[in-house]
Amino acid sequence: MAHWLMKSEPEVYGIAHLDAEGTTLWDGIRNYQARNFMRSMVIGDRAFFYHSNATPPGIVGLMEVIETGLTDPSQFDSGSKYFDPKSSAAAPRWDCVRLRHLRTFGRLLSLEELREQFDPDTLPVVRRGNRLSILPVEEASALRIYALLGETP
DNA sequence: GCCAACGTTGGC
DNA sequence: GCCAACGTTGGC
Repeated sequence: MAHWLMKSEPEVYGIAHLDAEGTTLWDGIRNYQARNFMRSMVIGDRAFFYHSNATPPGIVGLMEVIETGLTDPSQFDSGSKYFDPKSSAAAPRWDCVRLRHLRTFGRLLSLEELREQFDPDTLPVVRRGNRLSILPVEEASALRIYALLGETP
């Protein structure tokens, strides 16, 4: 069981939305590196929900991967901002996973605090200028994140 | 294949 | 609003 970190802007889709819905399709990923991370996800993996473009930005909750290898439907939707004219049903470029809400943490673990605790080699999200919306989290780092939050893994 | 221009993400 | 980082695009 691996850990990941997945970013979303709270005003667009935050942990409260996921909590209300229970599960969600993590669609709209249009970066090959992030897509490839999603492709390596396995059912049962966990992902920290990270609020980006927030004040302050940080980790707010925990999700579980419940379905993998799904085709991202928004790539075919000409009305969507995620429409990709180079994509076809025969050769889709983008896929996604389904996630389930596991926990909303009692507090936000801010990027500032993460920067105090980790360097970019052990937790890439703290790297200045980092833009990747999906990142792997090493097991040791994941355990430390739980500990900092006073949560049980 | 190189590389400059451009676009996007996201912190501050 | 600015800027760092960096992926993508297109001319050559």
